[in-house]
Amino acid sequence: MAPVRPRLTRKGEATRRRIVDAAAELIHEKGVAHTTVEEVRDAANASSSQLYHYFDDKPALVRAVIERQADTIIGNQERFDLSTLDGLREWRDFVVEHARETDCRGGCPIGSLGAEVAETEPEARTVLAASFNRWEASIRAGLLKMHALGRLAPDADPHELALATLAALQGGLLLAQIQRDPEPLAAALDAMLKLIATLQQQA
Amino acid sequence: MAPVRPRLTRKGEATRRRIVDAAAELIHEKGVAHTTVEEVRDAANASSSQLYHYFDDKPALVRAVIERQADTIIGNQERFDLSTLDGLREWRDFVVEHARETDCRGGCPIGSLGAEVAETEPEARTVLAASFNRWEASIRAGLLKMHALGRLAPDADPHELALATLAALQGGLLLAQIQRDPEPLAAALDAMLKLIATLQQQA
DNA sequence: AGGTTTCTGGATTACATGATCCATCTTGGT
DNA sequence: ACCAAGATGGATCATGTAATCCAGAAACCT
Repeated sequence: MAPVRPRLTRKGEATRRRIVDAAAELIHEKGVAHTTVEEVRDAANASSSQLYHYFDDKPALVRAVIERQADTIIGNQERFDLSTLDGLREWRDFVVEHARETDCRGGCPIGSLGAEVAETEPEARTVLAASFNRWEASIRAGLLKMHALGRLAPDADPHELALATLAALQGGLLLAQIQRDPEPLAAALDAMLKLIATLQQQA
Repeated sequence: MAPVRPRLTRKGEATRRRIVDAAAELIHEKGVAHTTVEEVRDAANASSSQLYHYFDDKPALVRAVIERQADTIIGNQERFDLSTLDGLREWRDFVVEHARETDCRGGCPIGSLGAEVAETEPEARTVLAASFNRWEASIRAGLLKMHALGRLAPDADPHELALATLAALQGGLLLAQIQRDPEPLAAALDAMLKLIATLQQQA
């Protein structure tokens, strides 16, 4: 696939990034369908030809946005040490606080796109699937470490727990977005933390 | 609000229902943005004037679809007795099996719409919020009964647990839809069931 | 410096799609 | 039987919006 990626000049790279950044923000605010390429073009201070010079079409731009957002999210995530209960709690507080600050608008920058593109854009769905796999792996890493250190019950399955935690986060963000209230998000994450606490054991 | 709902004749009601049903199916398959009123019109064997006779505009139709889907979902849900661990497990199996049968396509009939309309259609968001409140109340009812019967630890909070369970379901469905694999859904629900089992106590 | 590639501006096109209109038919009440 | 309200058909309109095109400027390489 991706045959000969034309190399970008310094200026070109900057323009491309400006476009992706503008698109990411707009899409997070209003969703893919309600974000027009015209809006992206204006917000990025670019022209139509620039946009279509760097991206084949709108779906290609959306895929670039997904990857960009996934990088950001996972980067933020990895500032926390998810191999301890305290670290998990800090992460939970961070996520809930962030939701509160933004009045729960937009939901998850990539999760919100999921339902919108999954059934109509196979390629975007694939990019999303890969992104969520990376994300889950990042959470799992913490739990695996916890497990290896003997702080987690031997029969606990870090993969399953990580998947469930990510699902709780996604569902919590979605409900919070719809209710405009962080309570469901807090409840979902607290439930997972309680379960993990239950599986904790002193070394 | 809703000033003088024009009364519908038997035939009119049937047409209206045909339109909502067709719209519900198409929207579940492809999302709101990718479902055109023309498609709905054809799938329902109706004409444009019929569609706009029963609904002010597309958003109004979408709101009707949300309410219809919420009724269906909650109706299905209430065939299970969520006041026992066995009943919860049956419900879990039903949901996971249904996802498997449909190859995880479409996700949740109302959850998938959430991200798509929440930021752009305040009225639809309100309808969704009310629907999820009803849904949560339905789950909570089971847990409250469990609690009242003394089968749940006194310090357990049925409201928080119900919210977390609904979030786990939504997040699980979303991840399953994106991955085309029911595993995340199963993991999310199993985690909640394990937590609830932990909070169980013999009478 | 020359030539090739990359980048940019902006006008223009093509079309999908939500919505309207009006004439006509059907239904239901009294 | 009659009339008002409701229901229907289908053509038509209006416009938002993705995508194209070409001319020309800037950047890069040797």
